[in-house]
Amino acid sequence: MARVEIGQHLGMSPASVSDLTASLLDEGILVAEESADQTSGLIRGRPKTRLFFAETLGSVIGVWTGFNRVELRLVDSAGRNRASRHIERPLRNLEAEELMDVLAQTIAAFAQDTGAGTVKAVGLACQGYVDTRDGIVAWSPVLGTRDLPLASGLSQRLGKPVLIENDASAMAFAITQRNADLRSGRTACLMVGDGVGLGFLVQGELYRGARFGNSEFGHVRLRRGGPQCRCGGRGCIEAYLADYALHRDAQLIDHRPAPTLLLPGEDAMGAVVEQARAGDPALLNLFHAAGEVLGDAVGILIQTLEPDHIVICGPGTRAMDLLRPSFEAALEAQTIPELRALAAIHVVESSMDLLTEGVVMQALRELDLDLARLKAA
Amino acid sequence: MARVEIGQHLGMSPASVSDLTASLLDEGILVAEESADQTSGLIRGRPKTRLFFAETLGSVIGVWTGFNRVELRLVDSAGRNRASRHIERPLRNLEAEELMDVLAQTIAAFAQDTGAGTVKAVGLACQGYVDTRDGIVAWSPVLGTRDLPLASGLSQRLGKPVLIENDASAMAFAITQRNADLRSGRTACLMVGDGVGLGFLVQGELYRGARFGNSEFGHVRLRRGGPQCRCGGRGCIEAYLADYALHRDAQLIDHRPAPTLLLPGEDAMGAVVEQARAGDPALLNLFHAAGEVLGDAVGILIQTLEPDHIVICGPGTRAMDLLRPSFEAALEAQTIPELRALAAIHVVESSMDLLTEGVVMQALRELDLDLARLKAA
DNA sequence: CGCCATTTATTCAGCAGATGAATAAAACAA
DNA sequence: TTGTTTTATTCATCTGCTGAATAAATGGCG
Repeated sequence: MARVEIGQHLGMSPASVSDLTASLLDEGILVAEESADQTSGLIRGRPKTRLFFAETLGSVIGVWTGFNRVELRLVDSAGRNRASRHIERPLRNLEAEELMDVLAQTIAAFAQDTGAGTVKAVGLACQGYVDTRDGIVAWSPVLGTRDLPLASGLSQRLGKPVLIENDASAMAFAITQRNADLRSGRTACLMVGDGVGLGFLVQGELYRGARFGNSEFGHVRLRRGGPQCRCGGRGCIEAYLADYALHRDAQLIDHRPAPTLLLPGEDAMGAVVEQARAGDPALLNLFHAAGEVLGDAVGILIQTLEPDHIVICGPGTRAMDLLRPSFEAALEAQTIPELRALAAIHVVESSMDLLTEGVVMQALRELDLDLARLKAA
Repeated sequence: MARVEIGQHLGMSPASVSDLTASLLDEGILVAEESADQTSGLIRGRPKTRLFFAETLGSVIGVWTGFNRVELRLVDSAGRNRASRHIERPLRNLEAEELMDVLAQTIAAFAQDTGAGTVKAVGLACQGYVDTRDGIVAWSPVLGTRDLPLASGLSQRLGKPVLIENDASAMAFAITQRNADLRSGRTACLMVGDGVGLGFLVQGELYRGARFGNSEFGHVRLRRGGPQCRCGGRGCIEAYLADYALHRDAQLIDHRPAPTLLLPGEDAMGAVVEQARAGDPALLNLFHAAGEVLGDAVGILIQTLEPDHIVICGPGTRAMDLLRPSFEAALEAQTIPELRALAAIHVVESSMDLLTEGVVMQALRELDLDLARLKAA
């Protein structure tokens, strides 16, 4: 990014930007690059010299832990993606210490194999009630234990600062970083997939509640006495919308034994969706009910947060066509038109790659590694 | 407040405060007062000279419009309450123009009768979806019309700046201004009475959503196919908890005709509560159901906003003893213990006086009348 | 009664960050 | 070559704030 643009972004004069960047260039934290490339024609005047973070300042590893999968990604200090890997490894039956050992080994092996150079920090995203500030996972459906001091545990084992974050929050952050429109005003990202998570951003900054953020919105109990949820409650949003719930209920319709798997794969979910699209009435009912719950959930979000943008993302969007009619009807029944008109609803296809990218960006931001510390550390 | 205290509050050095206040004292916006009074003993050192806003800079009128009542309050620039009045006057059957005429006349007469001197601004609070920024009431159960440009209408008639605000937001602001603890972190104030409104504050500042704030949280639909609500929907939080709903359902239990009044008086509500306290099982059921809804509502607030403080206020707290058992049970069923532990729940008795005070403070703040403009205008 | 301790308020030199104006630099166009 | 356009830097300056020193105003105490 050129100095003038930085100034516009930060609301500063170009003179100030020159001042500040000069010392960073001296120290080698930034590098200037003559921009040979130029897209659109009609460029006159002195060409802008773009400034980049140096690539040699070390890198950051982003990790996502799912039910039986760990995704890893290595990003260098210039923000370029260097390597990624995913490993099939169920974590949910491990004891706390063993869990952290396995995770630390997995991360260390990844760093070694990719010749990562100095890894400055690790960011890890997982489902559940994550206390980012204190680095504690209070409860997670993925990790069996309660009140797990995950950040300090990994930090000790790896000898690096570790930031942990709820996965929906990380995804929301990544999505808003990709789309400038979503960074102004308030954006609520509802991630539907393994579970249902929320990331809420105000002016591009993640909203932090008293401890966890509002990311486990999926455990709002919408229907008294509704279906069983992983959290132990009944009638949570998740218990209708999450992959495990849809898959479970689909099996029950077919009078098959209730599945023990808490995470049906993409194949299994695809099969359910296809069968519904083919017109299976019982399955259509299932998606109809799920769409209603989604509409109610979005309605509650609109009424409590009044966001300018609502993003529905995650693997669950694969069935958006089945959900949409009842989703829209339920939303309409919940909110007055003036209120509904405020929030633009976006459906965004988002991969797990995006998620690990998000947690890397969050780690850089939250751990104050942006500038001087990268050099010092 | 003394200069040293101002400095501590703003995180500035006393030197700076002296600097800044000097010019304001010159201009007569502030006045210094030798503090003769002193509460606790053991005062040594040079006594602090307290600074006040001058009383002569004009005043502000705060107004609350209820269903058949208008409350008015005159506050001088030093923040002292000068006069208040309440008038029985139903507004809900008036056309838009007539409504604004009546309100303007009422306010003007109040200003005249109290010898208010120069009234610099008017703040008005009412129920409903209030767009404070543009001064529009999109919908209100009190005022029949839709999309009423109330601020500009009154401003033209009175020749003064007018700020309009949702009444629950105004109440929330007043409550947090009275209690310093509630100004740090996030505070959600649920006002239960004529309706159910919400005011949410982050670091003492009212949260503003895309347009309305989240003040009409009472119209979140909790129970599909529940009782009728004033908004036209069914099963809203309000339709269980608001005075009109409790009163209506109590009448129906006794097989009396459904009441047409949308606002039972304090007498009528007191009678219902007393009857329930005396052990009437059907009425106890009513309050049991209302308490459950309150618990669900607070649970949703905790999961979406994750506040540090939750305040339950408004006339509805009169029946808190009847609501509490089912309230607490429902809240417990909704949230995991770690989450529930974060929010301290306060039940605050709050009068309508406090509300008009709140809207005056908001008017001063939002209309930038704090300092120089008061002198200039 | 006079002196000391204590707290509040003011003065003043100086610093840090940002700015506007002027200038230099680097390209393209004619 | 000269002019135009845009980017970047230099520099004097300004603003807001600060720490240290000082003045002011009181009570406590011998």
